[in-house]
Amino acid sequence: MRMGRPREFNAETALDQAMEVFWRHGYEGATIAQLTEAMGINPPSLYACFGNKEGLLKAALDRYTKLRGVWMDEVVAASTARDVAERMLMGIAEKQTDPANPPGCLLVQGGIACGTGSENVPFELAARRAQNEDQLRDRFVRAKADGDLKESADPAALARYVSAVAVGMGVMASSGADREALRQVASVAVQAVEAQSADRA
Amino acid sequence: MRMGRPREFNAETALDQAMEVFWRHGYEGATIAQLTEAMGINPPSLYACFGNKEGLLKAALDRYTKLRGVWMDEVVAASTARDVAERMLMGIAEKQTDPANPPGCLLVQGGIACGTGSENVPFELAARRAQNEDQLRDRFVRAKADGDLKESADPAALARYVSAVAVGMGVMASSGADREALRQVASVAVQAVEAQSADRA
DNA sequence: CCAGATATGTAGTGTTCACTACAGATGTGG
DNA sequence: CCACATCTGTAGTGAACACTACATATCTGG
Repeated sequence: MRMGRPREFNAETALDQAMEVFWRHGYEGATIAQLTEAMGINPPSLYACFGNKEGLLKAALDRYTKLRGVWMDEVVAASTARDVAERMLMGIAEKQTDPANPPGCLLVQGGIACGTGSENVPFELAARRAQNEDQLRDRFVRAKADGDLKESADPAALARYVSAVAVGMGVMASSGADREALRQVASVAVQAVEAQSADRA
Repeated sequence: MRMGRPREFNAETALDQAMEVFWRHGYEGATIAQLTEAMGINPPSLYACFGNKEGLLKAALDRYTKLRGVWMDEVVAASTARDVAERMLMGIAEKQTDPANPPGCLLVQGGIACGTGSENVPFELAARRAQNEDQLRDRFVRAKADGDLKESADPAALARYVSAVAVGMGVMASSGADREALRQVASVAVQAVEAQSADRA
């Protein structure tokens, strides 16, 4: 099988750069010119590798969720529902104000509302957020089975709640909230999960 | 003083239509063509009246926050911090899934991330969200003075928290969450405020 | 009824956008 | 070394964008 000329850039490294541009400017706000410059390639290379702008976004999202997936696994490994919530929300306070990345969360910054021709981008992002929520829900179902959560607790509602707080924190971070402010939000938010937790024996 | 030809459209009615377009598509996603069609006017009328696209957004935001301000006044009129939070978050569950409006909140949908040339739009929206947060904080300061909130409670943190949950609910609503899902989130969220409330005498 | 002022509709403007044609470069299999 | 396949850089493409020039229409004050 003929191989042709090998590509001169590393796809994952380029994706990391593209991810940052989408993260900072959103899907619609990011231009191909910005993306190619950040990636260090020219438009034909981008299109040959990722298809089109939306394909590039999806590839960037895949990479983002893959990296986040490792962290989420650590989150749900906490021993109680309360600790899961705390680990997640406190971790988000750190990550979303990490100067190494743009503020906020790519799954929010990517695009909440889009114009004609990009209507499915918000849905794409929502689907990825829903994955996190599902993972949380599964963990809370187990917490309830363990007697860690009260009998009256609704694992799905709790997961939706934690997910909603996470999104809200992301928006706050992107509009300039500092780490301490996010920690305060996380701290208050955890108390709602605590209120659903069974009393310690 | 010479008056000239009177304008043939009602500015507030036109603004309501523009508001809906921004709400549904975001600032960058909304095009002048969509806006003028929804407003029932031609571009020159839009520019003569509102200056430019960003001026139109600000006018629409003014109208939005004015309408919301009336409702926020009712929210903070609740008798306890807990009831303020409940009234606000349950009200948001209703409003953000009201079929009369696009889902979610204009202050979020308008634009979380924007491209070059519109960088200040997200800040403009954040400033308006901060106004709500300030109003909540003032109310919670009073609640603490009243002995309604615990001595250990941080009114600013609580306000930030409720504000963050509100934003998160807005994002969820815009990505298809139904009213019941939002009510569940609100219900859980209120419990964190309850945990900060003083025990009833 | 006239002069000045403002609004309107038509029909554009230049710019920027996502995307690509094409020619040359660089690899592999025979 | 040759045929072929794939990548790369240059230099565009048409379309969509925010915005506007201009002629015309409709008002007020005198």
